[in-house]
Amino acid sequence: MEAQAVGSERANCPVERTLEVIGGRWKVLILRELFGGIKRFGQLHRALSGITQKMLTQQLREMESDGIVHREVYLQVPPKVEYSLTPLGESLKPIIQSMHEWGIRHLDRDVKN
Amino acid sequence: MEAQAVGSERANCPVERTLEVIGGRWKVLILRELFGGIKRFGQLHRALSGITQKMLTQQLREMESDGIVHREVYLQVPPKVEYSLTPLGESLKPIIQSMHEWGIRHLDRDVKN
DNA sequence: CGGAATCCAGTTCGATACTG
DNA sequence: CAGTATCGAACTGGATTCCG
Repeated sequence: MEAQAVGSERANCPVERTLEVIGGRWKVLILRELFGGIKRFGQLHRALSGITQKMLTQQLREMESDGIVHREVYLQVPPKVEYSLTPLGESLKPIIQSMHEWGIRHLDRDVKN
Repeated sequence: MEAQAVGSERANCPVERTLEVIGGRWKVLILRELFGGIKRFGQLHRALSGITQKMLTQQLREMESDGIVHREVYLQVPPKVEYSLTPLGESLKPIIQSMHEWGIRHLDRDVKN
């Protein structure tokens, strides 16, 4: 089921539930791409080098069902699917930013190990 | 590292690295306990109902090696080991709090699944 | 009391192949 | 282009046992 760090049960703690939403292996990276605007599947796939199609699809589906990502399908050939953030997804921005700043401030010395 | 949802490689993105630090299955819960002050191993074990000794030890060791938890061993019988937050661990508090607020504000309607 | 070691089931993930 | 299906390998976490 879930790819999360956290198990599949709904956590009782708000912090844990938030972590379930953003804690997936690729989710913060997908969020970062989508903070930059609407992206097609292929764009995300190329931007997140290393992710497989399977994982990208899986993570996007979870984010969609969590209500933070919107999936727009264009019925045409070749297919075109666009992903964007919902308002709920946008509301995560301050959290991601504070995590970004903490990472920069406290972990960057260790990068070159 | 963790099941941490995140793989064992050091991430290139500060947000991901931060997530590696707090993203473990039980880490935010352990942090919450330790925000309340120094705790013994047994106290943590009882507070986090459901966690196994193995997992508690494992998560604490990772947090220690990430520099956010301090482990103080008292050489006596019976053994006594106390865990506390380092200043780096304390510095995570704003992030955890913003996650807490986001969880309350945006996810609480769903709690009663 | 606070672990370490072992074993094992379940889950996750990557690679690959196929499709509308 | 944007997926789905399938198959193993690897990793994870739980239960249990033993130890200083």
